[in-house]
Amino acid sequence: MATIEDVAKYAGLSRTTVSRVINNQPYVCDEKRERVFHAMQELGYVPNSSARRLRNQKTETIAIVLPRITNPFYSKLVEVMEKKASWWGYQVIICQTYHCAQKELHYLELLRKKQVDGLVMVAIQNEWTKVEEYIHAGPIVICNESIEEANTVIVGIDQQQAAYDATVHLIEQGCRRLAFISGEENSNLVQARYTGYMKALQEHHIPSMDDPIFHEAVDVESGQTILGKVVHMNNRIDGIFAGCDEVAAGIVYAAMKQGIRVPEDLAVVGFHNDTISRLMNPAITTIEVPIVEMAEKSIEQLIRSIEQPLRNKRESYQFAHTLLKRDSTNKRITVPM
Amino acid sequence: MATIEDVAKYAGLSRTTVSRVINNQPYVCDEKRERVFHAMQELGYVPNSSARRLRNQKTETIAIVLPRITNPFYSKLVEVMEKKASWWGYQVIICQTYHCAQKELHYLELLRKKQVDGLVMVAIQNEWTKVEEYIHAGPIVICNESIEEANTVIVGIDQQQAAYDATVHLIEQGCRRLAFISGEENSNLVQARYTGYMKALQEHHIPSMDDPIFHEAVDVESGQTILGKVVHMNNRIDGIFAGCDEVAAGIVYAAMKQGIRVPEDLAVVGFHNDTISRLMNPAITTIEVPIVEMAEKSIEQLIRSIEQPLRNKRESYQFAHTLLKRDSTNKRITVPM
DNA sequence: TTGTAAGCGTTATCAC
DNA sequence: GTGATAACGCTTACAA
Repeated sequence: MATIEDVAKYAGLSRTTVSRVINNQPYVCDEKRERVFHAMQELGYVPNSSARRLRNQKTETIAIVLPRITNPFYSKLVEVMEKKASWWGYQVIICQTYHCAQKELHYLELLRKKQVDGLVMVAIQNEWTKVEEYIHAGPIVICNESIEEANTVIVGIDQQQAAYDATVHLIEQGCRRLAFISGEENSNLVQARYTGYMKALQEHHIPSMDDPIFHEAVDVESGQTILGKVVHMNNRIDGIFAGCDEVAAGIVYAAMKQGIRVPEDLAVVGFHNDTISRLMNPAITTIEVPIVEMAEKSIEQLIRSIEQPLRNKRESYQFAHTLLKRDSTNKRITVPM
Repeated sequence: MATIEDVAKYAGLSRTTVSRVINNQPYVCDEKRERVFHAMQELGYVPNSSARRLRNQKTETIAIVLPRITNPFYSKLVEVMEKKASWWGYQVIICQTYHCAQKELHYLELLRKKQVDGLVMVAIQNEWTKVEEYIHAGPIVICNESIEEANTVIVGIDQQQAAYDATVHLIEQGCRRLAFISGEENSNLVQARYTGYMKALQEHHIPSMDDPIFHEAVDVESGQTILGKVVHMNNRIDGIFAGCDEVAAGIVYAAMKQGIRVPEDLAVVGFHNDTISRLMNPAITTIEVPIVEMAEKSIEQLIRSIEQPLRNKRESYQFAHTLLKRDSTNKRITVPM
């Protein structure tokens, strides 16, 4: 591989001049500039990224930390984030934690190793205090999580309100024996939603059918499994708030298989408005989240923090969600074919 | 940020000794090793990745080039690849081309800039000859594409055979007016499948209903759109081979909406066995692809090529696919509730 | 066993 | 305008 030195020699000039041309700085006469271009062409020269990173103390790379990329919600966030980051000239490293705190810390180390200039956390596995320690190693943006005490940029929606809205909707549809189904019992995200859910229940004087088994649901399969358990409970549940559309879809699918009618016997609300919620039959009522806006804002703010490091100040961007009412909760009207 | 120099000074030792401890090499007595550990602890030292990369001429990073991460097939591939790569201590950069050849070249440059040690291409947008030029800058593994002339590692299934199997199945179910629907008309992948599709048609003396509009289908929406067009064609199509399950799902969904019965009026086969194909009602017949095996093999081979650079030799790993027969093609039996 | 010093490929500073 | 030269932080001959 040709180095800047080789180019300089070939062109009969100094490394400095070549460097100036590469970074198209002024103070190089046209003739020499041309000679440099020619030499670069001839030698097939490409600036070495590692050397640049070392010299400039900048990697132009960011990391996105998330549970698993196959969850459509995360994958959509990543799609938009990568696009945006790429537009700004940044590479994106993807970091799957599989909900493992240890793995998350491993990826956070990227910041201390200076392997990335900053990172976005979509979901958080560790105590915030643990994560916070990394913030002095580089900017961290939190996307879609609710950490009250985080002194950093935090982008998301009002999770509590969203869960409240969904739950009230279930109640208005006539549901009286509700269940709250989610992943990651102790995450802040789930806590916030649970608070909203309970608030709705209390306001309507409805007891919760909540149960520990309902806290491990992260995909279609777990949705199916949970429906199996729900069926065997004494007090037949008639309304479910699910933490994501995959789980909701699994529930609806399994319900139909078992002859449990949705929404007549069981109404279901999901979260995120993933494609699947729209395509299921019946279509699943869900909370629409402004993914594109959230993703873009996250990247925008992360890059701003990278390029002009200043504060460690909380900065919160909250976007609006929407309850999309579909057939999986529509007890009033017969589902049209 | 503390450097190795700082640690050395603090411990009253040389950079060399510290380096030895960091890379746990021999020839450091326990006492000094301990002193180094202590100093590192005390100063919160973390080795600088950029410096290491420059010195070692190695990045321990790979790139995955694909169209869009939101396609569940790609996202599943990436999930497994990242997991495997991470296990080997490699970071993964994700590169979305959006089917744009220019963007692909931009990402291939990562190899020449030495920003990654190697890359996996899932789908290819440029002429192979164009891509081939990058191969001397670092190893490239091709996953799920069929490039006959590629002298590199290539992992996949027999696309032609898979399309053939799917088409024969449609014909056996009684379909006589078939259509082939795919993205990327001129990709090698689509060409291979089309060959298999046509082979099945010819063997059964059936003319193709093929049409140019059927070559832009990459997601659910395009599937829906295409169904709209199919409906208005003179010669009513009764069987569709779709290049991926998203498109198939869009078609099935739109068909049901319009009162076209699947499979009675229109049978549909998809590709990849994505979750959605299983959850749709009717469930969609599809080609199951051994994603995990393909992804793992790709990473395995890429890392092998990185760690012991040798040949530019073609090396092909072909896995078995399976036709999963489901209700979207089951014309014989009434769909059970 | 330990340390000295060279060098990985850049870019910024400063002198000419 | 142009070019030495000194870093950036690390590893590895080679010496001691």
